[in-house]
Amino acid sequence: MAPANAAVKIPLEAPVVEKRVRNRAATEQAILDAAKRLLAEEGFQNFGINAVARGAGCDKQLIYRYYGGLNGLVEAIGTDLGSWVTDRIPDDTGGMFLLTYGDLMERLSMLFLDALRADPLMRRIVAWEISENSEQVRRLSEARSKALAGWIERMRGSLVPPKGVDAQAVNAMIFAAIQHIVLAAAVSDQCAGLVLKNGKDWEKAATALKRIVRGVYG
Amino acid sequence: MAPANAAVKIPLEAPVVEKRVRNRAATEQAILDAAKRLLAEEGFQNFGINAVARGAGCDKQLIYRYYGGLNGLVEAIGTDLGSWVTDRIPDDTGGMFLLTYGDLMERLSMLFLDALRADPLMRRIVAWEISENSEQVRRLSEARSKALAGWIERMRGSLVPPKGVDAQAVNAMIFAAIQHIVLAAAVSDQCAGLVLKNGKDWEKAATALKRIVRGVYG
DNA sequence: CTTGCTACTCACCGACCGGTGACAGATTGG
DNA sequence: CCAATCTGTCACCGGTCGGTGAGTAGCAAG
Repeated sequence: MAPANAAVKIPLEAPVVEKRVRNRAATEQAILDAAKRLLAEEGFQNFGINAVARGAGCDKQLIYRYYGGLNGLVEAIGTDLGSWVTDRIPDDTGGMFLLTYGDLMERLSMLFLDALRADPLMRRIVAWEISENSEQVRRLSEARSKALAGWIERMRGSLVPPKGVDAQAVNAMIFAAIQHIVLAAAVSDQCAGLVLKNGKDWEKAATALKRIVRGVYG
Repeated sequence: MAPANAAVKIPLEAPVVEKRVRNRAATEQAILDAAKRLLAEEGFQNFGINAVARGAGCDKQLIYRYYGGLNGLVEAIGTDLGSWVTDRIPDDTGGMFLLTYGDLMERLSMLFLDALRADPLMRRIVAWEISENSEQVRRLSEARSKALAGWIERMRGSLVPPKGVDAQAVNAMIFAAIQHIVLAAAVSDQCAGLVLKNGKDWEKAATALKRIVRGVYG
């Protein structure tokens, strides 16, 4: 509604809402940020055009114009995602010398576990991946797995898995375990009866994970 | 409104739609079946009063009357779920003698893997569990985990895990891995780069899983 | 100042959502 | 026979959704 005293042009009390500057780049960034924030905090369930526009404080029309709708916006998130691994997971070996494939996988497991625990957006995306198979989520999924595979390849160096072990299948199991346990814990602080609240609980989980890795790879 | 031609009582052309019999028990069952079918086939995303009523071929009002709304209906599903484990997973040892804890866990892993692969409803519920933390899903989750824990306890018999291994944590990891890999495969036929389409692919996954179990428990 | 472009907002659409109150027809008990 | 009850249907509510067409405010060039 227009103020009753429209004749008065001077903003008597400073209009608390700071004026939106006309700046396309900034607006695009605000939309993207809002989308990521919303997805990370609320999950994919209520992720939609209206909610993003509300979160970005602009009209949803701009999302259509700048990103071509929600699909394009999700794609933009996926592009951003490419830098996730390189941003959040160290690329070096933490000063350790990885002598064996077992050393490598143990370290990768720990790094991935911690990184996923620390990143709500990534968790939501993983949950999304296993709940739906739309075009949107496929794009995200692809970007994520590609980045992850590249990271692993980089870390692997020249180490090779021991003979007689289907490393790809085993590693898929290990990463699956990590993803599921982190997601379950994020939602309900437990997984399969195992409580996962404080750091001590997570220590136990990490130990179990290392034991599994070492059990297979020595 | 009363029909204008209320005097005409005879349905001239045979009413193709077969008359719904007035039968509360049958209707309740139809609603419950529709809910389970809908959840299994469409997932929790579009699971709602309207959709269930449509699927059951009755008015949504009846869901409110008979189940007290969607919450009550979900609770009824949860109750049904209690019999899931006992229905779908064999309680005996398949003619094998489980001599060691490793034998036991290997067998449990295989049974759980196959059972989950074969049950879309259960998969959807697991996906729901890690995507949301509403009251509804908590009830389902509780029913499921309780039934599962009971089954494991029953199968365990007097076997005890080896000393020095945090069996609870390790087993949580193993079950987490199974759940995640099955869910991922159900949606996209792969998990962490491992293709999971045909039986041969699953054989590899099962072998990897067994190797993990044996690596920990011998 | 006018013209034209860009950034942005607004009002509105049809569709579907969960939820509710009123009502119709069959069944049952007095 | 009437009245109460049970089973089921229907119309309607406010709200939110994704999507669109029209209009407004800032700004720069001529």
